[in-house]
Amino acid sequence: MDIIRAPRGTRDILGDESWKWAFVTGICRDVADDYGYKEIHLPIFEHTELFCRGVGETTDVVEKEMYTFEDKGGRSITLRPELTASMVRSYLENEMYKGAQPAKLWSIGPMFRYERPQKGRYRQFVQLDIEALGAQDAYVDLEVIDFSMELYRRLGLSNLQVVLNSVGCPKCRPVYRKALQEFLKTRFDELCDTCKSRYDRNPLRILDCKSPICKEITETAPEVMEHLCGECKEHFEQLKNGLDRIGAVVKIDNRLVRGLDYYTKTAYEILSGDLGSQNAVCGGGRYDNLSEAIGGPHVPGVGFASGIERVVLTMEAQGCSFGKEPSNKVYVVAVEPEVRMEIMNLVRTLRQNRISADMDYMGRSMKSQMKSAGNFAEYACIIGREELDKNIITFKDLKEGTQEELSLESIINKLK
RNA sequence: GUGAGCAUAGCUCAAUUGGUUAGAGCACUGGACUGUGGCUCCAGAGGUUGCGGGUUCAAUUCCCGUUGCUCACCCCA
Repeated sequence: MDIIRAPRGTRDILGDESWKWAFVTGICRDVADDYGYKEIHLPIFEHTELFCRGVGETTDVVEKEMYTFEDKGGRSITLRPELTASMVRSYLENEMYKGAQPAKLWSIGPMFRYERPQKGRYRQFVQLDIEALGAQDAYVDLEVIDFSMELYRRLGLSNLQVVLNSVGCPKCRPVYRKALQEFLKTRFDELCDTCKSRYDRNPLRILDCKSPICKEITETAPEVMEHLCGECKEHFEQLKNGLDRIGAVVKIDNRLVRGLDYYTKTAYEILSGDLGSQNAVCGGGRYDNLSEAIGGPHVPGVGFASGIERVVLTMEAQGCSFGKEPSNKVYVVAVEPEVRMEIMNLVRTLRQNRISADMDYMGRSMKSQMKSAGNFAEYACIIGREELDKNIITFKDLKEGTQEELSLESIINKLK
């Protein structure tokens, strides 16, 4: 009999790992609170159009990675491949622009992309996403980048690299785009096949190509920086100086081009040296024309998304602490099977007093029960006929190996 | 979508140029210890060797197919 397995690229996070996730998401929540971001819950599926228009028709995500289906009402629905478009949609739909600006929002949950799985890449994966909507100020970009760095600092991560670039705006990007196409024209035939198709659709991505020929060709290509308009240049300078002032070590990389169309001005990534080739723990930037792309008014925004799987992988690789693994405080042991109802009652009483307690349900020997106690708990409460007659409980400290006879009340007081 | 490697007990791995009953450690269960875990010893349970086909007297081993996993390309979190 063949068992039905989890679909390719998905996985179960079991008890030996889920507590680590609880630790990481708890820190995410703390940092969001400290930075003044409010949590929102968003739908896991949206109208397909939101992503086509928001993320960009020519992006890989939209072209070949979306889980799209028709629902029973004939609507085209897509499992969200990212969160920014949904965030902006929610901002517009709920008229958050009428409230205090910027609206600072965060959310965490599963995303879906149809890709070949590999280390740090899954078809269902969890992202933390934070967005500040409604402000153009470069200091908001600074706050967002600082947020991500503070998050990783609190998680204990090291060996990270922050990479920063500006990709311009609707005013200056077309100029640069043209200059780049002009430059590449003469050696078009030498470009790799994918870059040939990028030439018209998204020439900036050619800068990011890893093929040696394209790398060589683009070596002397015109730089984005030289083509930024005054506003973008000033924005970038202000952010750079701000990062400098907070002591952030940042590598400027003019070849950093995000794969999603909506980015303007700031683009950044944080890379981990302890992952495989999927080495970005976080990516983000500014997207001042995303709102208009999905039919809204002009709303500037900036944010980042961080992959929790990659964060956990990096933390494990670096031996970071995940706090304390939860375990039972008390394991209650029945000496004779006849007293099992009494220990059941004791377990209930302990639990009702907020003391985590457990017992054996397999009818096993006392020795085995003690073994479980040693594995799963700090203390054992041992009850047999003797204890019932004397109305006491044998209370054993499993770490010290010492034991004493105590009343129920004193045990509760001791453990509370 | 392309390429490479791997698939044996719950987990980590053995098994001679193809050879007869597929082993070990950890974990699990019971016992030595008839009311006490960790250390030690003994025993037990646990497998259609991913699946399907082929070659052979004989396949965990060789060949083909298939599925899955892993890593890389691509792209990104």
